Amino acid sequence: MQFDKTLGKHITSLSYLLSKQLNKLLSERNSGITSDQFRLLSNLWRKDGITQQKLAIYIGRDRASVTRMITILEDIGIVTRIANNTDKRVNLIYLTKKGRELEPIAWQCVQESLSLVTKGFNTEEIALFEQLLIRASDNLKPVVCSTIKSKLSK
Amino acid sequence: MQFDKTLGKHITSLSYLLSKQLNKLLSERNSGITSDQFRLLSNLWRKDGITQQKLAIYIGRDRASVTRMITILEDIGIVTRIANNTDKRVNLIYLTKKGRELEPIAWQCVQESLSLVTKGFNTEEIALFEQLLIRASDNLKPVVCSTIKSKLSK
DNA sequence: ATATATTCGTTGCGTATGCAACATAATAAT
DNA sequence: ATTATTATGTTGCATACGCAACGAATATAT
Repeated sequence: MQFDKTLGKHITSLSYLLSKQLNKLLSERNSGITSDQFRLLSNLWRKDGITQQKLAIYIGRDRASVTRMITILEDIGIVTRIANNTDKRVNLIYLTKKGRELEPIAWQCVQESLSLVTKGFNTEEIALFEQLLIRASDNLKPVVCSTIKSKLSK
Repeated sequence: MQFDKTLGKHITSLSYLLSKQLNKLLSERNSGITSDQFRLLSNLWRKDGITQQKLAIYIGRDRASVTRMITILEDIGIVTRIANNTDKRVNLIYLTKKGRELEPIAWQCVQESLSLVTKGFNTEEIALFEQLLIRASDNLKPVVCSTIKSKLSK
């Protein structure tokens, strides 16, 4: 059996190459952020002032990961942790000026990377590809996320 | 703009969920290995006694990553580094008995994970999905790997 | 033959991630 | 009201990865 010829290999490779390509662009344009940090920030650009727990759910990682990412982003002056009076357990995460200014540059890198991915694809192929990816993800979500749920409620 | 609605998000999510699902199975069946280690081992099961450099190319990671993974796999008794007389720079990596015995268990986990991914897909859809993934990867490979090449030959 | 370049594996530093264990705070149960 | 449960963020330990720098070994150039 050869893993090279499985669907799993192709999925893994594509995702890996995409993040590497995006990291390359983000670095070349001196954005100062990584592709993973982009994933987190994209939620804050839409709406900031949210808790780390919510961010964790949005990006599909655990709270510990968000803690560490926010610490880094805070150190480089992109976000700030603001304590909350009504619920003293949580931090609300806000973008700084610098963090807000990053949005167009980062999005430009993402758009270019995605254009490269779909080079030579026609509109229907892109739509089809997207549907197949979503269906595949939806097949996995219940199984993988059941673990998370049971853990949260344990 | 919302990253959630981009192709990039769907690619990243699927790959992430797949590796998480595979890790879950590999752990439940007490394989003792991770999905990343599987990726490396799948090459050795096909043919062992190869150099770390070759393994790095096969799995698409750098030499440093392979060094670290092999160290771990050696510690848990799955592979061994054997010095080479004809070229004293290299280590040849061989599977141990334990490493060889792992193959069927690990493959079973991979097959089950992949079945789950394509649940509800007909044969044509699977083939199409595979083709789209390959085309997308092929779009990125030259760009991403050119960096590696120029770095290797620097 | 000797100097230069290249290859291979390793290590340091930084980032990303999971899981488990904790402390603190808020909520539910009694 | 007090106790038990749950939620939130943090930290420790383990794995994975890139890049850069390094030493040792090999190959190439002159």
